Amino acid sequence: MKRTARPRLKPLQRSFYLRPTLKVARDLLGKRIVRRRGRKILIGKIVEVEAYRGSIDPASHAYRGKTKRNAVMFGEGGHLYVYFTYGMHFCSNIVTGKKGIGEAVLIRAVEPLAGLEEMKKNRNLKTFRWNKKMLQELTSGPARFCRAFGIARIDNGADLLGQSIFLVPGDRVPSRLIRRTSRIGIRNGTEKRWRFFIKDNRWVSHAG
DNA sequence: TAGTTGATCGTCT
DNA sequence: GACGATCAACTAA
Repeated sequence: MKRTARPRLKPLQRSFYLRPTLKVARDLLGKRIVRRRGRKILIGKIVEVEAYRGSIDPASHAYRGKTKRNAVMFGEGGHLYVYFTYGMHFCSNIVTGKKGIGEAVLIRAVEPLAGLEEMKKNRNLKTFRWNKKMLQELTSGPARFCRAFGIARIDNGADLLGQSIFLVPGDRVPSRLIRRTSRIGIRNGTEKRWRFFIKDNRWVSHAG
């Protein structure tokens, strides 16, 4: 049996995550997030993110200091902070910066690239029909992305340089295609324009 | 298509 | 005891 050549999945280095949070947030656009579970591989292109910045950001979970819940945020950059919200949803953040800082980038939406059938299974919607709208709603929103990629509490603290979840380079998104707005679904810190997304991408969760 | 509401629970006050 | 970095089902039109 002959092995077909596969594109090499070389994860981003730790140094990528240790840079300033807003830079990391912007640079995450266009990157591929890869979820590997057994033989199954799910890949999505990151199209929408929001930065949350510890002690200077009242909207951040880390604003009031370290607790049991947000401890991962205060760890070293390049780990996954997964939290539970609204009684039923999980959201994923990519921790940035050095240990003790408490900053992270929320993944709000990805464009599904590989493993669509598995994502569809994970979403398990009652009325799921495979039309254009449903395709878009598959991964458009932080909790939808988590569900589609099978990310849950157990993944909190996962090292993005490990085997289970990691990022690889993708498109270099030109700055003319990047939009920057205030963040969504928060009450405090709304003046900060720390949401970044790719212009005209169908999977962006909220019209810019 | 827009607007409203019910679901559901860990975390912090 | 209140509420949240949300979503999906439902309603009206």
